[in-house]
Amino acid sequence: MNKFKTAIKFGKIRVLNVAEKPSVARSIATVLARDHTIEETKSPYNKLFKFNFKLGEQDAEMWMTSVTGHLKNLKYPKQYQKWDKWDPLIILKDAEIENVISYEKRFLEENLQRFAKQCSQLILWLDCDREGENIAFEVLEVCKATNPQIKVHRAHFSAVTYVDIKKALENLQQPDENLSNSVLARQEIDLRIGASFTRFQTLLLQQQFNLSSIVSYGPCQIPTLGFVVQRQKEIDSFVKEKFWFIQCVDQTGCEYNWSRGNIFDEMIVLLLFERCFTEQAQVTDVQQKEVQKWKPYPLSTIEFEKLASRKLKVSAHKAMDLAEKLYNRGYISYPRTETNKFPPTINLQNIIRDQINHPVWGQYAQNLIHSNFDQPRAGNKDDKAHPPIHPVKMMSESDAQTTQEWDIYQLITRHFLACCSKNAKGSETTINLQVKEESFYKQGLIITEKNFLEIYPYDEWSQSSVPKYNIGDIIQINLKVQNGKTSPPKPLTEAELIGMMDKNGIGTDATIHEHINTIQERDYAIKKGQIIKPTKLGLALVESYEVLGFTLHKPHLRALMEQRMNEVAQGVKQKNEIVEATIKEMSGILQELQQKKNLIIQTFGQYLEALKDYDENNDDENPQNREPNQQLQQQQQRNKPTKKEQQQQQQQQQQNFQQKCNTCGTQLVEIKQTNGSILEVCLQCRQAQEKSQPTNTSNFQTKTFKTQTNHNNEETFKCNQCHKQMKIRQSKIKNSYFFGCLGYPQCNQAIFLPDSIKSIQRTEKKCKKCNSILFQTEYSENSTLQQKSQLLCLFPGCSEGLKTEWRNQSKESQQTNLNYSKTKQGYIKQQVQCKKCNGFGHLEDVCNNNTKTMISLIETNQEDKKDKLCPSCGVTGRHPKGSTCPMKRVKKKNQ
DNA sequence: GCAAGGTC
Repeated sequence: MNKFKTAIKFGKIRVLNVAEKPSVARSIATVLARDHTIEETKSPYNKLFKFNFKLGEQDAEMWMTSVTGHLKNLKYPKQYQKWDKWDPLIILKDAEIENVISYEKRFLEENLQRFAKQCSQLILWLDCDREGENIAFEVLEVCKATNPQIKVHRAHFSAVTYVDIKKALENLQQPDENLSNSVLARQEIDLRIGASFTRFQTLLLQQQFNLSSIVSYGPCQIPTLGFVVQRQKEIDSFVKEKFWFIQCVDQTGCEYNWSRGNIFDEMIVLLLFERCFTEQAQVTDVQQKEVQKWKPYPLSTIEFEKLASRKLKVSAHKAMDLAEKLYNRGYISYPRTETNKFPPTINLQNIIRDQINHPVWGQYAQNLIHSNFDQPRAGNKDDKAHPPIHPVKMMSESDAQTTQEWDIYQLITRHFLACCSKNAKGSETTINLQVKEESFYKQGLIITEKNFLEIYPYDEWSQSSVPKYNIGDIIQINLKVQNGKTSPPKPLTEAELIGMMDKNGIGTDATIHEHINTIQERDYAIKKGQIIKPTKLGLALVESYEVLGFTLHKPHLRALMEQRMNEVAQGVKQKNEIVEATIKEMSGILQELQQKKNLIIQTFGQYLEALKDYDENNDDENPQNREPNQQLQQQQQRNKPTKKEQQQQQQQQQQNFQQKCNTCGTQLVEIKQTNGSILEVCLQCRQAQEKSQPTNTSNFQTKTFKTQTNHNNEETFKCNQCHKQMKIRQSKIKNSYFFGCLGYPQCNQAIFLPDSIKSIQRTEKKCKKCNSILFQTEYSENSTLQQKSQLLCLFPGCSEGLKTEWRNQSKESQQTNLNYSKTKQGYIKQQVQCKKCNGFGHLEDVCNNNTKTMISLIETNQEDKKDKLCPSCGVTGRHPKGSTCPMKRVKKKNQ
């Protein structure tokens, strides 16, 4: 209040207060004096509020009025308006620009002039952001021109509440010219670049290709289009890849996730499957914990637009239009806000109380008031000007002018009530299964308290149940190798696009929807439902930039602009410095474009021709099902600068997978062993060699897992422990059959077949899947199998053979009869283990170290981690795009 | 006829 002490001797002073918009002027007047008077002005929306107020010791007559955003607008003088008369380069760097009060704002200028004459003090209540600071200077310039004596003050407020406004009056400051200059710089750069590039593009392309619309360039609209085109190209160029995984379903039908996730190499998965195949699993961990689903953050404009688009299927542009109408009719707070936390001074209880008689959520609001209220979460964004969007007056469905308006009001109010509610609570159970050396997990969720979810249908929390198991339980499982295909990226939704723009600083909360609208008006993009796709014009434009090596469609130019604006705002650089630097850079680009104009016409023409049927073909309702655009692919292919380079790249990428089997030509897979050496394995022939050894046929035969050609009548397949043949044998104890290794007693490997097999005979037929010998099997009468005779592949790991109930067990176990009982639990507990290599199924006296298992899951050194094996799961190859190795999760948990 | 940023 000290600022007004000097005026005391003059008695009552008159103070002109100016806000950025009529609503703020009204709110401040209401907050400071309920008994204010209202006078009309020449501008119908901008009233003049009058009231008396004591500024400290000083009696003041307060005049409170408003503008509507900027008063001034930058423009080129009339002589530059003829496009074909001026070189765009002159428009960009030489033409002068004037900053003038536009015709439609003339009444506001008149108001300010008239009021300023009659006041001795001016308090600027513009929004507390860069643009607000610039508008403050526009206002003070008008006022000072009329009344040079007027004393200027800047009020900083973070919410229009009594506490905040009072505090602002007690801490009046001077407007910040640096902030304002940063806006002037942005305005000039945007106009110069926008006008010059738009003129250049339009004049060059319009006539040549008979285009009716303007081919505009803007530093926000074109990066927006860039995002849309980028997604379309990702979809069009996507090549599906097959992946494999082990499916584990337990006795209750519950399906578990394999800890390794999906793997892109079938044989790797088959090997892992072969190694872990069994019908039992041990429950190694059951964890139950309380979890919460967080209620939403208070609603900012960006989130509001995304929600409206996603959940109500109302476009961001339309949603903002409806929100502004609701705001103007007094139903909701100001809808253009970056803020996602409520100021501490706002009375949330009162806002809830306004809703307690609502026919739909009145009861819920009452419960909040009485007992369930919970302080909203505080986001990390604050524009210091507006609170999050919230209802300010109750509206029932019948009050709404349209269904969409009702939907929007519901969304805002339900969101607000959800913010004031408690988080939802639930109980999450995680079951971990160990199946030999593979682990699987399953998570289940039970919601215990819905809380905010009761009022908030825009969020989901789905429940899923899991069986009740205890640690140590042995359960029956069914393992299968399953496969799937990677899917292309989904078409870009408007909500996603808003998120991308927000993240990259393209546009502001108040303009993002406008840029999305602009690219549609310019015929660069088209929206169907919530999906936004580029048109052929948009594609051709962006592709031309790309092919010619320009990055005009990328977001970094805007980011650089933002960085430079900050430098001016902080006073580190002068406005003219950054304008000149930016214009100089853009002049270079424009000159290059001008020099390459024939190439631009040629490239643009090629794309338009290649895409001539694109817009028509693009007319499907379900874009997800659309096949990749061949025209675009072909054109992209044609424009790939060096085909050779591409091939070299591919070769480089395949470098690690280039070694091929000398016998069958199949690509080899690398397997890291416990002793650190690397085996190159042919997954077709089941042959392996040490990597360091030269690749020749004789060496390659040194270690063989299995051979496909069996000439001896007794041969079946090779032992995966010692590589000698396995032979059908009959157990003397149980009268059942098993495959025994010819290397016995040095090798005790054995594969036991189900008791129900009463006879088994080798045939000359081969399995279509794994090329192993097939066996004719006969089953006893008490077998549960309906078919009593089957031709089967019994090679461990081949899914054909797994339809039977064979069991793989060490001969050692059988001989000592420790575990040859029907109690399957016994097998697991008493499995023999080699002390030398820790492998199962053989003892150390026959261990040859490198055949412990076919895949060794061990830590790799840094170099290997980079290119060869996944460091988490040890598997050569890749996990699906965008996903990390799921083994990481398991490892982390176990730590 | 051109930009982007305020605003009704």
